[in-house]
Amino acid sequence: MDVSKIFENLNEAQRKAVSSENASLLVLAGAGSGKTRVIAHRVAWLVEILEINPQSILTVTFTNKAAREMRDRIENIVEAQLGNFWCGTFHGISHRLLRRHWEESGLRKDFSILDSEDQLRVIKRVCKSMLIDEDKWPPRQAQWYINKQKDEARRPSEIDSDKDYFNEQMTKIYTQYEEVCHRESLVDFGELLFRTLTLLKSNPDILSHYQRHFNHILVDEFQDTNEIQYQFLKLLKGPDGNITAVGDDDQSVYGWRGAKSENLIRFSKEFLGSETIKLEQNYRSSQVILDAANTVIRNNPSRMGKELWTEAKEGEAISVYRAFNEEDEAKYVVSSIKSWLAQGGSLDEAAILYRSNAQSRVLEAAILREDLPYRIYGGVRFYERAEIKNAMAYLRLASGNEDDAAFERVINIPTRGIGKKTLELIRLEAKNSNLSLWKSSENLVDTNSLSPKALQSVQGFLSIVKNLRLEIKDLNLRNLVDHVVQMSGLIEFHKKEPGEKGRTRVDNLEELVSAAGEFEMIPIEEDEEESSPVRKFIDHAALDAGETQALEHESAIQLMTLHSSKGLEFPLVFITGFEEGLFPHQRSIEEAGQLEEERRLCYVGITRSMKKLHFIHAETRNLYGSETYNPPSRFLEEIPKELINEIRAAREKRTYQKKNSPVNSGQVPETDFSLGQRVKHTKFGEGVILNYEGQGANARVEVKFGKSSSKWLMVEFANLSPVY
DNA sequence: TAAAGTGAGGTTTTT
DNA sequence: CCTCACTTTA
Repeated sequence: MDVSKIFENLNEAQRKAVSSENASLLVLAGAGSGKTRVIAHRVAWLVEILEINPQSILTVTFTNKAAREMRDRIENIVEAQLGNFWCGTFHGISHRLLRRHWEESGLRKDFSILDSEDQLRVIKRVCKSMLIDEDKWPPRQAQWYINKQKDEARRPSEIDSDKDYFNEQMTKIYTQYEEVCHRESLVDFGELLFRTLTLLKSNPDILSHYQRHFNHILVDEFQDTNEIQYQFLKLLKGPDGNITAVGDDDQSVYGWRGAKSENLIRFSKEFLGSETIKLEQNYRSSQVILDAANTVIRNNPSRMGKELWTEAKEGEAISVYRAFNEEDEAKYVVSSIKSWLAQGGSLDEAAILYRSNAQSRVLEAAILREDLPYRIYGGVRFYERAEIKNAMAYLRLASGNEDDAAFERVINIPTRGIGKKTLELIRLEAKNSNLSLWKSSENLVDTNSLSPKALQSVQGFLSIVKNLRLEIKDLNLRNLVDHVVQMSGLIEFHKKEPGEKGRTRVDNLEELVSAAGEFEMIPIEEDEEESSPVRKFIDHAALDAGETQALEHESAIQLMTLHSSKGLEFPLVFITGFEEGLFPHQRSIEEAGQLEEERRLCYVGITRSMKKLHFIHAETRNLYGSETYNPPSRFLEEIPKELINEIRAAREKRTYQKKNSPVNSGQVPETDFSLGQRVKHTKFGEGVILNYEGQGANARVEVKFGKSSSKWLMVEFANLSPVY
């Protein structure tokens, strides 16, 4: 492979970044300037030109999806499989190191990962055992506090807890929580990183091994790193390593969860002899859009300074629509998308962005009324679904782990008559004998210390898991998971559930079985960790919660928050709810220093657009039940007037629809439907009518379909058929 | 043990 | 106003 192949289609600055020989390289890359591309090509450069073993390159991304895409991209450039090439999230990488060095990390070999939900459950348990008033000290707050401390690499002993009562109380919970995690060998997300950092710090031989091993470190989205991640990178690079950090201070929108974009500046100061390369040529948007983005972001003080430019032509003016209300806003968006289609555009080119998820409902309804397909980002991910987590809990127990969290989760699912009392007995026994809940329940059964009914139920549960444990040796992963969902009775349980809900859950469980099958097919690379496939699958589920919904192949409108739009691009973009109080959000207006981040979010939103951008703000908006009147977003004034084409609505006669009549019961007037009736929709499948408004040709019904929340449909257009 | 009732809270989200 | 988590009730 020669240089030209790797340099192909790269501009001057990109080439410089790809081939830099500086040991500490900072690439400040504006939106749409090809930053991911630079990382991919730089790895290719290292492998092909400098002939560095892919094994000694570590590439860090923020999401698993980004990691997969990165690997694919690189493999495409070098036209080879990279095999044992470390490319993953901070958490994934830390996890891998901890599995290898569990002993030095003070963990049990079979330590489990807690996702946020599991973590909250443990914290609740801790609070309960400490007899803490949960109204005064909400477990959620404690969780937030603990995570914050871990993100900053602080143990309870390192917190100055005399400062105030709050700190004192939180630190107490943190201390207890740590104890429980230690006893049960549980590791939450923050702990994965923290423990790895400690591992490296306190084991010089391990540290120097990895410092030598990872000759080159590359980090994407560096503005999103938090304190502990920064420390981890600095430590791992060591005195002789090489590091490339790519990021954009103007796109730092996760400050609220601990990301420190100052790390970019810190990098250039603390990493000796670092070189900074700016990527300012944008390949995505029209000049008009870039001008808007540039002028808006210029209002932020303390930037590292970057100005996007493009060779693209001017482009279409930005449309600003002043809607009457949120309903009108939605109508405008939908009709604009329809004219986009009429002009030959496609649905998946259109993205509707909003500041908060709650805004999606009205938009969804409007899209549905026109029967257009859409995909909405956000919501419960696959491995976070209750039924999936239940199945995984059984799998955890079946894998021989005496995981208390898993035990508590499923001992009474499906319901087998084990209630609070029995569980209390088991907990007490566990506390007294200092054993796991699993062992304790075995003891109670053996010593006949339970009521006959409870005894039978607990025995039933234990024997289900024991049987699964026996099978584990003879079955492959797919069949094991299949047995888990069958033998546990989960499938049967959800089959009995009424309506679409149960049906969906059964579907999901079946999908879990095939996911296990596919997981097994992934070739195991360099398997020195000697984990079993079951273990790996469990960890995979904890570290990568999967997609929100199975991807549909149909071309669809994309709906998402501004935050989740980061990194994506669309020819047609709508930024909705562009109002004071919504965007910038009220809380950011009130809290000092939060406006800059909102403005960066605005910058992110604008720069998602390639061709056409619409801003919509509404004169009145229904919020929390009452009508609000929000002035247009202050960011609107920051966009030069000459870039804007104001669309003022021809005042259409507003028909105030009667709100749901006080008592909606029985028949939907002048239609063939009634409340509670099961109906079938060609796209959404089967559902139940929950509510209605209007009558006859104007009637709309609220239908609850399986996975998604309920939808409002016009009876006239929805083409619903009754199900009997 | 599921269904109905109550009450707080309502920005953004990945791992 | 709507949703969710949690509690009370038949």
